[in-house]
Amino acid sequence: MNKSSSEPLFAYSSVEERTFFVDLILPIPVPRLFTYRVQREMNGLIKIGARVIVPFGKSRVMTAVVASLHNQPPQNYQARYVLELLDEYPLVTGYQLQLFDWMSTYYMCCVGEVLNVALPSGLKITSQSKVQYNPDFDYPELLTEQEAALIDELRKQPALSYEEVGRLVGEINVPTLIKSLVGKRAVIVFDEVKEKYVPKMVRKVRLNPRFEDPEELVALIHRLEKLPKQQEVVMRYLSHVPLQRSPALNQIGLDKTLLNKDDELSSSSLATLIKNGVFDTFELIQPRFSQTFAPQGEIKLTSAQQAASDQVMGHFADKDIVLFHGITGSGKTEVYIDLIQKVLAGGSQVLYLLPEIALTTQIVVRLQKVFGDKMGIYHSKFSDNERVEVWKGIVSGQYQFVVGVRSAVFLPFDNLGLIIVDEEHETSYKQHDPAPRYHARDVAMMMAHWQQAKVLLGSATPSMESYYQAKQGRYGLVELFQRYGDANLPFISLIDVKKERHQKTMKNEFSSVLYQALSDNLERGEQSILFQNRRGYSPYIQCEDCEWIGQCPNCAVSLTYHQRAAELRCHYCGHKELVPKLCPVCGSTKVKTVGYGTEKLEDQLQILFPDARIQRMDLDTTRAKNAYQQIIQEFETGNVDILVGTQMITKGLDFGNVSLVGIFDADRIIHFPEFRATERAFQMMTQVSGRAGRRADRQGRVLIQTANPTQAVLAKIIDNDYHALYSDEIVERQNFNYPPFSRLIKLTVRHTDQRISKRAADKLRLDLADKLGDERVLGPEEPLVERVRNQFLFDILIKLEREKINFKAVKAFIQECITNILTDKGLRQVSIVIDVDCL
DNA sequence: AGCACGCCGACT
DNA sequence: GTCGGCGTGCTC
Repeated sequence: MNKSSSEPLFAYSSVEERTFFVDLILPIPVPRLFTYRVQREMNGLIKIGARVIVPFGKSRVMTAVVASLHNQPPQNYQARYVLELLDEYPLVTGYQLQLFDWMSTYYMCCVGEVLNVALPSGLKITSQSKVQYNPDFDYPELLTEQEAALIDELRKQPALSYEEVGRLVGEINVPTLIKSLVGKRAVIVFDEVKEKYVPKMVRKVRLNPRFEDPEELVALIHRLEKLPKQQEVVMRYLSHVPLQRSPALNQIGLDKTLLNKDDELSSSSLATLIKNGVFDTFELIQPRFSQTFAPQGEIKLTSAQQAASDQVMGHFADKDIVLFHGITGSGKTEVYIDLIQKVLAGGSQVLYLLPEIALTTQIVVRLQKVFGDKMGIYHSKFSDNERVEVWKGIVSGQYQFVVGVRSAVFLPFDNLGLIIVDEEHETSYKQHDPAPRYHARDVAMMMAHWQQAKVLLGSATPSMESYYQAKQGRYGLVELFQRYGDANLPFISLIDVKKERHQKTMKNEFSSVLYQALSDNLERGEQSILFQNRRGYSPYIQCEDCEWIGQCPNCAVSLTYHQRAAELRCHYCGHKELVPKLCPVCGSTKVKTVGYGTEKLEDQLQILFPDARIQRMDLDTTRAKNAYQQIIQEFETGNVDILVGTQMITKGLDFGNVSLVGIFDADRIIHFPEFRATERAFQMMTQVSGRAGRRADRQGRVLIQTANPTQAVLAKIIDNDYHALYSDEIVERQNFNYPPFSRLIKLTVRHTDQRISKRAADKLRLDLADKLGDERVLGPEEPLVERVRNQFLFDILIKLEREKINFKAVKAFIQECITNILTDKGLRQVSIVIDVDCL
């Protein structure tokens, strides 16, 4: 039966007949590669970086990427065969493989985990098991009633997936049922492997080629004289495709939808014409970004921008990385465009990274105007197929330039000349949740280094890390302090809410000053933005009689009250519950909301300014696919007077008519319990302030509500004095040995039993401190929220000075300590999350 | 990760 | 007596 096993052994000894093996990266969190055999007929075809399909374990089929080819059979086991080769040409470049490898060591995770986030899921493969009736089956008496019914159904159909079987038999255990049937040899199970990526097709029509002859065409039109509807369809086609001028245009044809768009009559006429052979139909793969933008002319740089661009180029002569510090509104984008054009003209590729939220906005439109459809966009709100198209477009050379989010650092560039990391300080560049917990800025630098590309970091408020490197001379530094078109910097003032509360001049959360400013703005028909970095109605509800507070059953946080949805929600695990009418503890009716979020502000505003058009923008209002852009557009067109929002309103929005920005709860931002709090506060408030007065004709106003106007950061924010912030903050960092003077690695121990969690964390700390020393290992400490999804957490922070440390050895040691915990009988069920360079 | 194997409780 | 819970270990 098995042909290969009956082949004589000596057949293999003939000259070049070596059996090849491949080492594969599988998209699973197992810290090693897997060796497979390659069928002889695949020998010359399989290449490093190509995808293959392989059997894995007892019942799985997976896509993997070839990491290496060799001919050393494994020592202790029999390698299995590669089932299929998916790519004739490598889909993953050598640089990417190098990157995967580097990331897995640097961020202490498995290559498989890296592969998992690197590859858009459209390039992975789903294997679906299908069930088929076994035609040789002849013992129906063995079957239960239910099985017999299913077999009857299966006889009528070619093959069913598990889900389809499930639908047929109802809510029962499908795998068990099928297993039983397989045992009785009534059915056969097989795997159908299919690519998830489906190219988008357009249905097109064109005239039958014989009508490309003008005489035939004229004759046709005459013939249709008595069939006016059909004639009209032909005429409409000709108006879109002027055959008279060039018969060749017929080959390109016309979208079918364009011919029968408005009425059913024309579509039935078209159908007749197709049936009679007047029109031919055909299908074409449509590139997804084909809005054929004609690149629109040159952009004009101001002299300051031109100077900045020249300085950047100058630094690139001897520095690989340049930090571009340009205040908000200084027009950094134009400088980027100038540089991108230069690099593209030199024949190299360019990657432009933006934080998630900033990417949906005007910047992309602006870039698209300049670069047209030569520019790829890589964004998580795009469908997977679109991501695959960008990936393939880079491999094929269609895209030389891509704008993208964090994960765009994984794209298969092989000739990068420049990577721009815009809003370099943004924390969303750091991936938090699934491993690899990478920082896209740092990964980009690594990639650039290998490809000898330059990196440009841009920010109005650079991270301490980057600015320090620049000051040390490791990065080039270019600073631009002039606002574009001479727009004035906004005038920032502080409002003492403590005083106002005392004087009883507050209207709910609004100080009289802010209230007055808002109402003036409304009168003038100018727009305002209000910033409160907290969504929901209020952060918690409390019983006034017994002080009970609504808590999440799974996490150690209070539940946020969402009035619109009339429910309490946990912002950590997503738990939802109804709002209790009475206090669940004492039965009191005095359950009150405490504190305020965007939803409450929106509410209060509506009461204070009944005629104002108010829009809220936060996670809750932007969940739907295009909601974000819709809100922005509404605001841009002036259909909204006041925009209330969280973080997301701070990013790169550029509105001409905003002359007032109000910031709530500055104190909570400043006193966030974290060593970066001051830096964050400065960045956040400066960023929002930048939304005000982006025009030359008037100065914008920013009002910050605080209970303590004397706080040092506030003065720096008012003066827009980044340098003062830097020089004060860097001293703090040095004193307490925080980044950029050290590197941090955070280990989080998790378990459902708090005692086990604590024991594991204590032991881990002890093991680590044994070699690293007490001063380098901090904790274990309960994080701010010590319980999430019913798991108890403990953090251990490892602080490593930058000089004289062998990081590789230290990481190996940390890994060893973790393995040590995970092999301990009593503690092995804990999970330990490693976060290198945690923020 | 996912899946099979294996060893203990509450049900027909 | 079985079904099914999830602890443990392995996957080339």
